Amino acid sequence: MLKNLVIVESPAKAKTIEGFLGKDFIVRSSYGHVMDLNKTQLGVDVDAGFEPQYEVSADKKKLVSELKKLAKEAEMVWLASDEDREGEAISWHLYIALGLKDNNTKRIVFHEITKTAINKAIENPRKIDLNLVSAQQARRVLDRLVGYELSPLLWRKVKPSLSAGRVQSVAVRLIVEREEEIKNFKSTSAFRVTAQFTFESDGQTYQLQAELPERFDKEADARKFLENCIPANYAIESIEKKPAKKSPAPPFTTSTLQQEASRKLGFSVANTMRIAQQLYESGKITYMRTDSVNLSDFALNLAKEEITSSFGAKYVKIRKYATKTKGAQEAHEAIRPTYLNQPTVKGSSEEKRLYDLIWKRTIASQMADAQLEKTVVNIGISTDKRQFVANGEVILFDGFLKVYMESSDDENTEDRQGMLPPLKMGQHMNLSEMTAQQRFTRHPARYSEASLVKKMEELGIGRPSTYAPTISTIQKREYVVKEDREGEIRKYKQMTLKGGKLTEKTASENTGSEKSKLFPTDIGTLVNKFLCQYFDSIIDFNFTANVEKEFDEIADGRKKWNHMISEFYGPFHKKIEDTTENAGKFSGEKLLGVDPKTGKNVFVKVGRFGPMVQLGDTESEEKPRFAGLRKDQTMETIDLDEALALFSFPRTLGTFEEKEMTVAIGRFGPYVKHNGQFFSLLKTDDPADITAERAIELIEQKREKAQQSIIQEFEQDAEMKVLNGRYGPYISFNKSNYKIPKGTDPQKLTYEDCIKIVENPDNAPKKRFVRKKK
DNA sequence: CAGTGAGCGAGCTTCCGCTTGACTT
Repeated sequence: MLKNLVIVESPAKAKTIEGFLGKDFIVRSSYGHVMDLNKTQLGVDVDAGFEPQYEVSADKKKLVSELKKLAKEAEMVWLASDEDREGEAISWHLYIALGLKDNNTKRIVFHEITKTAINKAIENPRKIDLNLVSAQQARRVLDRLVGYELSPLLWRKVKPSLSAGRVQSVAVRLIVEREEEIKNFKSTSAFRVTAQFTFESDGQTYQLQAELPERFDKEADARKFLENCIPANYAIESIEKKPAKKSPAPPFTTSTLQQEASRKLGFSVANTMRIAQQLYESGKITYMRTDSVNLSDFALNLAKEEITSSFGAKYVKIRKYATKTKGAQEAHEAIRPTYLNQPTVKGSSEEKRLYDLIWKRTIASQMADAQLEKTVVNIGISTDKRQFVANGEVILFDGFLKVYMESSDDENTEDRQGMLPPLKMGQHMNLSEMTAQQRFTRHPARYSEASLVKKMEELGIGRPSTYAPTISTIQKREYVVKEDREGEIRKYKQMTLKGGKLTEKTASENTGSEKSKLFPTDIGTLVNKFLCQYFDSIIDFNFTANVEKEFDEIADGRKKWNHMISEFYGPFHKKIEDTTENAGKFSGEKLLGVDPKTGKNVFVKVGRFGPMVQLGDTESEEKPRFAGLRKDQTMETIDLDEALALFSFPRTLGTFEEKEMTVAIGRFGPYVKHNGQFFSLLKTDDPADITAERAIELIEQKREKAQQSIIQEFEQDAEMKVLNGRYGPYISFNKSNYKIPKGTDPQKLTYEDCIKIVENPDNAPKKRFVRKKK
C-alpha cells in the first residue's frame, strides 16, 4: 500500500526530493500546469460571470490518468507545487483533475530543496488558498480575453494570423518606439581635447594622459584653444585623493543571467535558457526560472567555506539581497551552483562557460567590497585659465573583484582608468601631443534580446518562464527581426598640436553598425500603430502594473475576481465592437506617385501576404497589379522608381538548353526559373540587371551541388535516390522524403530496401501544412 | 548540410504562464 504521494512541478525536483523523503513517499511531477482554458474557443463564459472552461491539456491526459491512479492508492496526497499564484492554481487543478478529497490532501510549500526544508514543510501543511487561485484565474481570464478578442480584430483589419497580447504587444511597442526615437534623433558634435604629457621624476621618464573637461561646440573655438597652447607651460596644480568602494552585484535571476550571458558570452536568450536547463537537469545548478535574489542558508554556508579556503577569511562578507523587481513572486532561490565548492563542472563547453559565470557571480555576491583610491589631478596651462584633468584609480583591496565584475550595456565605455605615475605638486609637464577631435552624440541604443528582457522586467511585464518565449513569438510573427546592420562612414575633424605645430586633418570612422539587435518590421510598426490608435490602454506601459495591484487585492480576499474582470471587460469589449464596426482596413497605404507609362497611381501597403506595391486604384474598373516588397525593402523607405521596378517581374532572360529562363521575386527572395526548377539568386546578385550568363552559372552551380549530395542512384528508377541532407542521409522518392532507420548504412541500401522504407505506412510523409503551434 | 517558389480566395490563425521532451525527411 502506497502511503504518501508528493506532487511537485518539475521532474528534476521530484528526483531530488524523493531521495530526502525515504521509502514511505513517492514523488511525481505535474510538468507545470495540467489544466487550461479550451484552446479553440474563447474558453470563458462571458455571460455566466466569466466562468472559465477548463479542461485537462491534451499533452497532459496520460500523465493525469497516471497520477489519478497513484492518488487513489495513496493514503495521503501532498500537493507541493511552487508557492506563488501559478503554483497555487496548479495544486487546485490537480485537486480537481485527480478527484482528490479534503481528508487525504495536504498543500505544502518550500523555497529551498534541502532535507530540513522539506521535512519542515511536511510538518506544516495547509489548505489550498482559494483566494490566490482566484487571483490566478483573473490573470488567466484577462490574458485570454485580451489575446482572443484583439487578435481576430487584427486578422480583419490588418492581416491574417497576427496576434496581440498584454505582454507581446508591449514588447513590440518598446522596439517600435525606440526605432522612432532613433529616427528623430539629431546628432550634434563637439570637440574633445586630450593631451599626452611626459615628465621626469627621480631620473625616470613617465607618461600621463589628461583630458580637458570642457567641450568646444565650434571648430574655431577648439582651434583657438590649441593655438593658444602653443607657447604654454604645464604644471600640476592640485592632486586630490579620495577613497571609494565597489560592491558586488546580487546573485543571478533569470533576467540578469540572460543579460550577462548575452554580454559576456554572446548567448541568445533562448540559448542561455536551454543550457541552464541542461545544468539544472544534471543537478549542477538550482532552478533557472526565478525572480529571486535570495540564497538559502545552506548556500551561504557553503559560500563562506569556499571563499575562506580559496581566498581567506577577509574576503568573506555574507549578504542578504532583497529584490527590487516589480511583481516578483520569489517562489525559488536565486540561480546558483548546487554545490559552491565545485568551481568547474563536466559538460559541453557552453555548459562549462555558463556554469563558470554562475559560480563566479554567486561567490562574488558573498565577498567583501573592493576598496579603491581615486585620484584627480589638475594640470594648469600657463596661457589659459582652464585645466587638464587626469583621473586614476588604484585598487587597495580587490575583494569580490578577484572573481567577478558585472559588465554593462553602456556602449560608450570610457577608457579604463588605471594607475597614475608618481606625481608631485608643481611637477612640470612636457606636452608631447594635444588633440582636439570632433565627437558626435549617439542615438539611444537599440534593444538586444537581453536588454529588452531587462526593460520588460523593469515594467513588470512577463515572467521568468516567458521572457525567452515572448522574444521568440514577436520574431515568429515577424513584428521584429534580429539582425546585424552595417554602419555608415562618417567624417570627423581632428586637430593635432605637436612640436609647437598645429596640423589638421579630416578622418573617417564607421558609425551606427549594429550586431544582433532588434528592429521593427513594417508589420510590427503597423500593428503597433493600430493598437496605439484604438487600444492605447492595453499597451500602456502601466497596464500590467495596475492589474497586478488588483490581482493582489483578489489574493488578499478584498476583491472578487469576476468583478475585477467585469469592470475591465465592459469597456474593452465595447471598444472591440466599435472598432470592428467602424474602423476601415488598416493597411498603412501610402501613395508613392504616378507611373509615367500608364498614368496610374502607385501605392505601397500591407496586403494579405505582407508589404506590397499596387499599380492602379482599387476602385477602378481595371484590376490593379500587385507585387510583394523584397526582403531588403521597407514601406517607409521605398520610392517610386523602386516600386515600379518590382512590376517588371517575372522577366525573361533568354533560353538555356532550349528552355526559357525567367527571373522573379518569390517568398524566399529573387530566383531564376528554368525548366520547372528554381534557382535562388545570391545576395550579391541584383534581380533588376541579372544577365543570362549569370543565370546559367547559378543553374550549373546548383546542379553540381545536387550531384555532390547524391549518395546513391538506381538504374531501375530515376525517382529513387539516397541523398545527404541537413539532418543526415535520407531517401527521396517522387518528391517526398523518407527517414532512413537508425543504424543503417546509406551506402549499402539496395533498391528493394528503399522500396520497403517508402512503402512502410509508418514512414508516410507528414502533411506539409502542419505548422507547429505556439 | 536541403529545398522552398502565392495571389486576391476556403478555412485557418490567436493569449500568458507553468513544465519538458520529441526530433524535423
